[in-house]
Amino acid sequence: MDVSHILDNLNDDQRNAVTSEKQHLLVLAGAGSGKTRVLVHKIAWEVEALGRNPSSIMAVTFTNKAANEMRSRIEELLQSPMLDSWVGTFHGLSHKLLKRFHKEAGLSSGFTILDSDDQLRIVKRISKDLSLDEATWPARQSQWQINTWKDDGLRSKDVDEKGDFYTETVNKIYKEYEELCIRDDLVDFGELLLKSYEVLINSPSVKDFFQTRFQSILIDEFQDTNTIQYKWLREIASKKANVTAVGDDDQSIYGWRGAKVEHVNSFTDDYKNTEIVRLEQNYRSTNVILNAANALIDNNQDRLGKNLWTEKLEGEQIILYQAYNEQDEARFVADVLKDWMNKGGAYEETAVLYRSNAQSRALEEALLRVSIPYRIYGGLRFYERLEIKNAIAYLKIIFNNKDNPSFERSISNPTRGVGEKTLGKIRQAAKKFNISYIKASAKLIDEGSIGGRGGAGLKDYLEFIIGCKQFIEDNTLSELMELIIKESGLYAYHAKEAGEKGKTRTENLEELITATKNFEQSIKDEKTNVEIAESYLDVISLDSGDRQASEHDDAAQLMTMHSAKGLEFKLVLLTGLEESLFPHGRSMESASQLEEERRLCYVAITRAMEKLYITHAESRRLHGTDTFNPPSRFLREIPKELIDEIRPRAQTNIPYNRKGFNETKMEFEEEIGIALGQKVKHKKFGEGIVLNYEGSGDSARVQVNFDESGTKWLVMAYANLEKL
DNA sequence: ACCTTCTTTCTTTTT
DNA sequence: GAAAGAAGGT
Repeated sequence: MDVSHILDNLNDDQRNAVTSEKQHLLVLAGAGSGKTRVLVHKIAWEVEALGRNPSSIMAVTFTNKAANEMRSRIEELLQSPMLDSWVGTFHGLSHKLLKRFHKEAGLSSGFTILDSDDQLRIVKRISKDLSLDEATWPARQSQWQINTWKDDGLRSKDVDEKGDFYTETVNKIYKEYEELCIRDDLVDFGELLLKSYEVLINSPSVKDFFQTRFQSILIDEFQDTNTIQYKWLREIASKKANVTAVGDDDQSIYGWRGAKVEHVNSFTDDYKNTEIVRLEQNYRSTNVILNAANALIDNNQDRLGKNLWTEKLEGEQIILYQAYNEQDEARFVADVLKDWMNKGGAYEETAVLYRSNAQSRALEEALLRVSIPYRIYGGLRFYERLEIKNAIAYLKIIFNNKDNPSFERSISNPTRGVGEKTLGKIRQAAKKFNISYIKASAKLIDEGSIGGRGGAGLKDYLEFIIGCKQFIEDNTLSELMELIIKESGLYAYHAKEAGEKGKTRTENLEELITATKNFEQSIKDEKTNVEIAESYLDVISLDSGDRQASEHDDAAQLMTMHSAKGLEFKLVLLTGLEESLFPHGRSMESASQLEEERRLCYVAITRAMEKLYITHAESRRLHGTDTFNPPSRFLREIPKELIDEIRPRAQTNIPYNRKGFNETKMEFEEEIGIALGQKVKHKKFGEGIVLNYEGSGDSARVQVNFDESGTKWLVMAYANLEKL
């Protein structure tokens, strides 16, 4: 077979990686060096040149998005569908393993996957039952600790308490939580990995199944693997299997959630006979941008070492703008974007990046003001929204009697007179007879031990669920979804919520019906309605959908630096480069955390293809107070000759960082004659108090909080304010 | 069950 | 300063 098309259009290093004949391969792939390309072509190479069956190849990623993209790119290259292939996320593949070998895992075939919300609620309940005070034992923290233990492969019995009171107490919660999960057939995200790892360890036949089947295993974003994922991989791969790990130690930005870069180092120890290939040619950015990134990351100590280079042009200088405050910064961002557009660019080629989500607000306001379309990443994803979770809870309880978390959620949304008291009785009975909540409630109703409002509500609820179970036999999933939303009272319940909220919620519920319709249509094989519904639940349990709030055809992208990883834009604006914001104040205590911040900065810089802007503000309103932070240390780590510094109008002749913010304020007061807190009167708006001001000369503006009409920005030259 | 008031927290996020 | 969560009252 002619396989040259797989190797064409690859550079030497990429080709070496794809055709490597050593047993194992470690690809250190710099930003923009064609990492996914190598992975995709390597799989195609194994299929076409080595004649392997696609089903003998496993490819692991971290996100569903990455998995889907990889799959479709492979299929495109091979011109054939990847049937029965194990291309997916760590969690998705673990889920598949556990479903297949649920008996070995001690689970029933239809076990429930717990999302972090459900998990938190359970941890809260347990803390309460253990009479732990919420203030000293925040459920969130206990949940985080439990997940950290699971990510490290530790069961409650494995935790070393060291006589430490904190550890002892949280481990008590962990133990209860473990027991509850076993009793109720619940599996959280960390558990998917931990449990499947244990199955591999304890059941030779399962291990044999995987080790015989998979000749080749490839892992993407290897620097992001945590302990349990690495252990899992060690068990899946037989001694004879080929293991390929692709990653970039310089782009490790998830240490705070358990990822261990060290796995990149230990790989060559654990997998002897490994070829290491470095991909250093960058196809994305100009020289200026790459040089800045290289210089910055050079300040980190523990690196495997890599220097990106490009054949691209030198490119334009990085523009550094020192803003007066965050609003000035936002206005500058808007100006730059407008300018990009006016010079023939498209908004969708641009991105505005920031360290924390709170920074997005000022930016949004500025973009809104000058009508620049934008798309913001952040906030809740579709299946994480309250109204959606409520509706899905019904679907889940219909198909799985044992799903207690979904029972609790659906019985109380909408409220139907079944409150904490009745629920307590149900929980008690369920525990006593070792049955599910729904069975326990049916039992209690039959016995007549629940009367009044609670009893009536419960009865209606149970009848509704039974009705739904019959309904799905002869109707489709989307019809059932519609029935649930309309007939359970959920739609009316959310519709009566105040203002915009009610409207968006009901719109989302409508959208959910559409989503189920689309899902039905995407199913090609012969399946019963019940099977379709069950596979729908499987898919959404591990994929919560899109993170975008507003859609727009041509829009500037606003997102955190973390979420920008893996993306690229012609124009990038990096905002808020101030000490304690970025690097973040909480990351400045330890050297390793600081290095992670620097890697984040490296990731952010390397998103830019053509033009990079960096901004920082002298003053910024954070948590309700003005903060004055010096420019980020990362700015000093970028060579001066790559930067072109421009300053705001307000202080054109003030030397960089020589004059503090307070002096600038004084200047304003002298020039305009208005101080903070000054009472003023406006012809139309009445009396108010000066909150803020900015700019100078004709563009000077003040922010006034008017007693009658609220807060407004006014241009001094036109406002005609009268001092009181 | 719902509404109001007080208190707390404020990094990043996938599954 | 705002949002979310808890506590307390009706």
